[in-house]
Amino acid sequence: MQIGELARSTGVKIETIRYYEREQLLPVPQRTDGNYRLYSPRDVEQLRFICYCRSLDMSLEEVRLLIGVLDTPSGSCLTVNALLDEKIAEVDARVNELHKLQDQLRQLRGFCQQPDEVKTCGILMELNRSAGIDKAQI
Amino acid sequence: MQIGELARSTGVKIETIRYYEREQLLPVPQRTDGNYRLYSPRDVEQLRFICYCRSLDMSLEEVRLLIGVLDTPSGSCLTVNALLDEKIAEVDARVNELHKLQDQLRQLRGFCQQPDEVKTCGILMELNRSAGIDKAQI
DNA sequence: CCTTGACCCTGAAGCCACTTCAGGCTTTTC
DNA sequence: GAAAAGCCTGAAGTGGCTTCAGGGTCAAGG
Ligand SMILES: [Zn+2]
Ligand SMILES: [Zn+2]
Ligand SMILES: [Zn+2]
Ligand SMILES: [Zn+2]
Repeated sequence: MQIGELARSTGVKIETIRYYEREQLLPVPQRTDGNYRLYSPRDVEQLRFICYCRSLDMSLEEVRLLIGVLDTPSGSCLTVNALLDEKIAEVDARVNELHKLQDQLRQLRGFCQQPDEVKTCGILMELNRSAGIDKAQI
Repeated sequence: MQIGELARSTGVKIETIRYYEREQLLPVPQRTDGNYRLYSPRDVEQLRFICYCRSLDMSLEEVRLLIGVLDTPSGSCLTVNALLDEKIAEVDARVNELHKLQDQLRQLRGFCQQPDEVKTCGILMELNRSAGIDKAQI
């Protein structure tokens, strides 16, 4: 299977596949006589694994770590648990941040119902005011 | 006021301030005889405005746009409203994504209560299985 | 007067996870 | 035999900074 077929069957762009190879997330593939990369079903699985981990918001560094762990089946999975706990905490924190942000943005949006002139726009006035308040707090 | 004081009074790093200047988010400041940057209280306000917009998750490009709007006080604030609406939609979408991610991560974490060997770890088995399922779906 | 240290300067490179580009080779198809 | 589709490499660009190398400026202390 050539790189194009691997790309089609995983939804990963060709350039990204080459990038993962450079970054040592995918093994160095065989080559044809014409120097084209050749992939096996095993490589498809590994690429899917990477994608799934990425969809769980893991960094490539973290995926690399997981792949390393998988390569030593008799080791302990402590690091995996730690990684997940850290991820969960990160995502929870980010969700809390975004909830606050939602409130702020909606409130701000409420300051201008009908578009008006810039100099009297409630949004812009509020943006300036809030920047000033932050100043006072520091 | 020199750049160090501006940095202290806003909590923005010196390098970031110079970066904002390069990116035309802050006006080119005056200089002392020794070529040190000199800032006015107006600059402090502008920097705070930038920070506040950044805290609302706006990109520097968007902040640049807002600053541009502020500089033409007799114009309409339509673009400001549009920008905010887009931001709100973006944040809402991201929150929904992260909620799903939270569920997935917690479920995954549940597959390994006590650390065991890599080859029997529920987390790793589930990671591999899910990557395969995603495959089947495509 | 000279040195120390705090402060400041510039331009370039590094970070992540890719994407895009320039320029060229291989294979398939008409 | 020529076009089109597919593949190759290495380098540079993205955003929003941060870090680094290699300096210059200025006030205080000895
Ligand atoms: Zn919620
Ligand atoms: Zn308005
Ligand atoms: Zn939920
Ligand atoms: Zn386990």
